[in-house]
Amino acid sequence: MADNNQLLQAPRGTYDALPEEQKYWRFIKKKFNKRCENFNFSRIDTPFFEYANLFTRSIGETSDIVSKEMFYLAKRGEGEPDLVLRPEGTAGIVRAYIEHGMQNLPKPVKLYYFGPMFRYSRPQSGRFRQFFQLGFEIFGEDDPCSDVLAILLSFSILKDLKLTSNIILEINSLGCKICQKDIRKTLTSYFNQYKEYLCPECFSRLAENPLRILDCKQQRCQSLVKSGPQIVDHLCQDCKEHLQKVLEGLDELGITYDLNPSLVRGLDYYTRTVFEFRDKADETRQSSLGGGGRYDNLVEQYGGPATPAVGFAAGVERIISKLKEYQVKIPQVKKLDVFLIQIGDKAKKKVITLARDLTDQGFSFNCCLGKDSLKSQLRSADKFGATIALIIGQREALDDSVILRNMLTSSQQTVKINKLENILKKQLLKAKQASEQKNN
RNA sequence: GUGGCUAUGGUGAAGCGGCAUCACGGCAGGAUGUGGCCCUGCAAUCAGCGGUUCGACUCCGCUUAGCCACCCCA
Repeated sequence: MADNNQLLQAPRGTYDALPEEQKYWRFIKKKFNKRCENFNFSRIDTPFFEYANLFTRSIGETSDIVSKEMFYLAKRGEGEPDLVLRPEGTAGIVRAYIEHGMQNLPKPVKLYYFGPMFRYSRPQSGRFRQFFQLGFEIFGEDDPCSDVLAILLSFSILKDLKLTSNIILEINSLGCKICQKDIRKTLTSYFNQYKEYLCPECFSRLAENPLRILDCKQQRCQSLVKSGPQIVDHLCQDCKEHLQKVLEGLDELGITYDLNPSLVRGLDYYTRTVFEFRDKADETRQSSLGGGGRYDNLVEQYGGPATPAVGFAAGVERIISKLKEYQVKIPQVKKLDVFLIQIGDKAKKKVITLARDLTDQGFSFNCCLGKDSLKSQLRSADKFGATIALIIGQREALDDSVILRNMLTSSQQTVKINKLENILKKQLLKAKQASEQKNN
C-alpha cells in the first residue's frame, strides 16, 4: 500500500515509446525489414521467455548475462523448469531451428527478427531492462563469404539508417573448436604467471574465461594483454585463412574495418569471426550499436546436426539515440485529409456515417464529437492540421449536403454528399501539389 | 551490484524557512453557424514517506525513479 505512486510509474529500466517517438521505430523497422527481405531472409518470432537452461548452455554459465542479468519468472508449480525472459535472440532461434527441423530446408537458412530482450542490469543511458534488438542469423554455411554477407547486410542496414559515416566496424577471430581451446590454454598459462597483477575481476575471469581478460579496461590488465600472446598468432591454419578471406571480402566491398585483436564478445558461443559496430566519436564500450559473429558449434551443442552459423544483432534504442544525435531526417508521413464538424444531434449522427464512407474511400479523418461550438471545432481542425473541414449543420443534415471548407485557402462551397468524393480528391490533390511546390 | 549528481503543472524552466512564478501546450469562453493572431478564465497535495520547526517546496533522513561513472552489454 506504500506505493500507490510506484504503481503509477513504469518499472525501472523500462520506458514508454510515446507517439512522438514512433516515427523512429517505424523508420527503423521499415528499413530493416526491407533490407532483410531483399537479402531473401525470412522473418521469425520466437517466445519472449524460454527455459532457463537454453541460455545457460549457450551464452555460458560464467558470462555476466547468465550469472547476474537473467530475469527469472516465478514458478507456479512444483518441479517446473525455470523460465526466464530472453536476454538475447540467437538461442531461441537456434532452438526453433532444431525443434522444427529447419535443417531440412534448402541451405542457407536465413532468418531475421525484431523484438524485446530483457536483462536485469542497472539502467543507464542506452541501457534498459527491456530493450529491443533487431538481428538475423544464417545457418548452414561455413564459407567465409557467408561472414562477409552477414557483415554486408549489417552494414547495409546501418547505411539505410544513414549512420555509416559515423560508425566503425571492428573485427577479430576467436578461432574454431580446436584452436580456441589452445588459445584459451595459452592465455591461461600466460596470465597465470602474472595473476597477482590482474584486477580482481580478471583474476576470476582467468579461471572462467581467459578471453574476457583481453577487453578489460583496467590499465594494468591492458599492459599485460599487450605484451602477451595474440589470438591471431595462435589461430590454426584454417582459421587464419578464414579470417584472411573475410578481410579480403570486405576490401572487395570497400567496407573499412579495424582489426581489433582484443575484440571478444560477451557471449561464449562465438567461434571464428566476431565483429562489432561502434560510434567513431565515442571511445567508450557503451557506444556499441550492435555486433555479431560466427557460432559454428551451437546447433550441435544443443543436440542438432552440426551446422555452422553466423548472426548479427543491434540495439534499437541505441540506433534511435544515434539518429537523434546525428539529426538524421526521418520522413514524416502523417497528414490529415478532412476534419468533420457537426452542429446538432442529427448532424452528429451524419458525421459518423460520413466517417465510415470517407475512410472506406481511403481518406483520413478526425473529429471532436464532444465539442459543440463551431468555433472550437474549427480550432481543432486547425490544430490537427486538416486540409479540409467538412461542416454539417442543421440545414445540411436535412438535405444531405456538407459545407466543404478548404483550410488552406479559406474558400468554401456547399456540396451534395454523393458528389463529395470527387471534389475532395481534386482539392486534396491540389493542396498536395501546392505544398510540394512550397518545399522545392 | 558499487559510487556521485538530480527530482517544481503535460513539457521546459525560475523561486524562497511563512502568499508557488514564467513560457509553450491543454481545457472553457470572447453574443447565439466559421479556424490560424489577440484577450479572459481554469488546472501543481512543489516525486513519495517520515523528521527538525510556531511554520518546509525550500533543512535532514529513508524510499522510488532518472542521469553520470564503474561493471557489463545492445
